[in-house]
Amino acid sequence: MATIYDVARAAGVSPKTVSRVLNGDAPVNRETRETIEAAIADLGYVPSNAARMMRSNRSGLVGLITGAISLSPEPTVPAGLPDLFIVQGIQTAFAASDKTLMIADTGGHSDRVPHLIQTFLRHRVEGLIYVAEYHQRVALPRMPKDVHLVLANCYDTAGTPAILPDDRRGQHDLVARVIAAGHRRIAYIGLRPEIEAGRLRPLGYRDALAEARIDYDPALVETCDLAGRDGEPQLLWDIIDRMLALPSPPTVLCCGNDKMALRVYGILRSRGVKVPDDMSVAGYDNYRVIAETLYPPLTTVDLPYSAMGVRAAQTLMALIRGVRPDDPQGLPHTEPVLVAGPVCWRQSVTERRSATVTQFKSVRED
Amino acid sequence: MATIYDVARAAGVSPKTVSRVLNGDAPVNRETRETIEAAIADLGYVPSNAARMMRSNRSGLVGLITGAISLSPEPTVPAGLPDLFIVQGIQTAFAASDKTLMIADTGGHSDRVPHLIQTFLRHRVEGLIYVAEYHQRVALPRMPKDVHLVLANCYDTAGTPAILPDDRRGQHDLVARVIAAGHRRIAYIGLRPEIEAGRLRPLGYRDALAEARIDYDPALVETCDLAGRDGEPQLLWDIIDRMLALPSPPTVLCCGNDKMALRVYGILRSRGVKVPDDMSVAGYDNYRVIAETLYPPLTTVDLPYSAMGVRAAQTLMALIRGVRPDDPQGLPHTEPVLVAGPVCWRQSVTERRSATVTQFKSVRED
DNA sequence: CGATGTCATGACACCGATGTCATACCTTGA
DNA sequence: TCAAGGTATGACATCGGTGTCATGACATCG
Repeated sequence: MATIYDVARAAGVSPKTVSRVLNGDAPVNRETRETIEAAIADLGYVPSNAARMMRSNRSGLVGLITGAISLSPEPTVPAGLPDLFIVQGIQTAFAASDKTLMIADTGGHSDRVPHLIQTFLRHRVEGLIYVAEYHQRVALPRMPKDVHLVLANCYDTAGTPAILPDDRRGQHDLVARVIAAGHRRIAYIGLRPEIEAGRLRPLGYRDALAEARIDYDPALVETCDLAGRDGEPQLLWDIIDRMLALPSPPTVLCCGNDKMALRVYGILRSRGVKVPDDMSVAGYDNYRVIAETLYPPLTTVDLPYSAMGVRAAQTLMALIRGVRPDDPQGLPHTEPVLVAGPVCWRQSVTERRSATVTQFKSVRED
Repeated sequence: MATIYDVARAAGVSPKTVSRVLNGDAPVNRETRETIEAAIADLGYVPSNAARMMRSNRSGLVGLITGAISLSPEPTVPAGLPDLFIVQGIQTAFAASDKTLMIADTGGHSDRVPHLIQTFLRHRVEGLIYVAEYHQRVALPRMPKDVHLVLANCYDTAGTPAILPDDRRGQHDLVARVIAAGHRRIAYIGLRPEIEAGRLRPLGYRDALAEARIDYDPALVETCDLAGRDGEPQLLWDIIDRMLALPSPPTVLCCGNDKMALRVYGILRSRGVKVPDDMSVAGYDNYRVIAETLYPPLTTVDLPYSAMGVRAAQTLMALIRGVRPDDPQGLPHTEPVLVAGPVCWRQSVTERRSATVTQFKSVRED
């Protein structure tokens, strides 16, 4: 590979002048510049980032770690959308910047994380983003103080900046919209409460009921662990049969996520219950392969993974640029940033009366 | 960030001795080593890859580019499984090696590719993998001859090493297995022929029919473009209604991919046709969120994206290690490596008689 | 006319590692 | 006793860029 000296020799100038052409940081005579540019093109010269970094001490690199550092005791199964969408959002944001993104995957082995961090540090990354598979709490090893860290889809107790989905508000918005469509008997089949989504989304459901002064009916609320291999689908059958048999059955089933809604479609059809005429169904995640392909298309809430990724990237870039004038040591326990996604209203929930809410904002963040 | 000189000073030795401890390339007295290791831990010293690379001239970096460099005229929509699974496979393979993977995404703008390659070259990557969204032909700018290139999920006309899914064989294996289950009237609803999968999979279907001496019936073969926004689903209804009305209707519908199979489930149920008792259904891709969540679970063919990623990574590592003794200029137009995935036999296809084939190999490659 | 300023360029040191070579000490064997 | 060989360490140059400073040629101004 050609060096700056080769270019200098070919152009009959000093390496420093070539450097000036490359960086445009000092005036260079037009003819000289053209000679040098010709030599660069001729030799196929590409400057070495390593050599450049030696002096400037700025790598322009940012690290990204994906994988599972769950603090939960049992081996967990991701609840919804692949976290790779977060990664895509992060990539998008950095593609528009002058930073280069390095990605490493733990492959599910959280004990590899220190090694990955070490590798990133050798490359002198200016910042690091950790992306979790699903909304959860994590604990990461301490970082050198000159490397910034941002958590995406997870948080810790040390007050590291974190970007999280606003599960509670998302579920609230969906149920509020369902209520606005005229529904009153609204069932909720949630995910297991060990994961954050299973804990927060039911709260949003209750928020919306309370706002509309609809009594909370425990008979309409269930939990179903989709992770279970074979036994659990049967449980879902039982739950739905029980709800259908209620004296006053629900008119809509809100599911913990889209995957569950997909199963519910099958169960309802097998029972001869038509969606949405006999029973409305809603999901969560906006897992588009499911939500848009199902018939009828599924009403759901967008889990704004891509937007969260963008937000995480922006947060990190702000930290790198040094938006932290005071506070020399220890961050002031920043509150997590909650990102809410829009309700995706499709045909799986009936409008029992003309909705009072005509339109929802399409994208919204906190 | 501490340097090797800081460590040397703290340990009272020369930088070179610290270097020897770090690399273990020369004997160092036990006490000296322990002093140095203590100093390293104390200062939190991490060696700089940039400085190391300056002398060794080996970066240990590998680049990966994802995105859309389609040669097809219209803006294409990915047909099946997200290509990110290929990326995961590549990551897995490199995680087990001593190389560090740098990932860049074009974000769908193929004109960004030269810039991304330039960035990688500045970092002196030892090799590069290009991953396409779906099986297609691409054209990449020429690389410097000391940087190796491998194509995954795509190929070019320059004979660059390529890793491709064996769509023809995969479809053949599925249909052969369906025939072994006792089916004779096998319908095929393919993807549009502009994409490779839409061209190759029907060939595999015909291969399997020919092997079993079953006549090819054009009435059982259709094409349906899933990419179409609203008009196309109606087309799928029409296709299925027509097939159901045939004098001798099919006993199984083989779909171009799992997403189409998901729609077919809904259509069949709406027509009162039970899956699989009245009609069997098969897909392609093994898009697990769909195939495993549907009821009944979907019989399909695994699109071995992860395995292809691993294979691509291995190919690149072999090239880097220099498995190319002769041939100074221009590769000898290597044939693409075809990777076939296993048939995933689930409950959506009935066994009309005890299958003659008892078991298929679970993973297979060419 | 001499002082000052701008433009264009080069000499040289330096960033943080490692390769090469030299050196000093200690063992071992003829 | 001295050569030969292994062990342990350091001095120094080097990789490919860039920051600092110096220099020479002109132009401008008081």
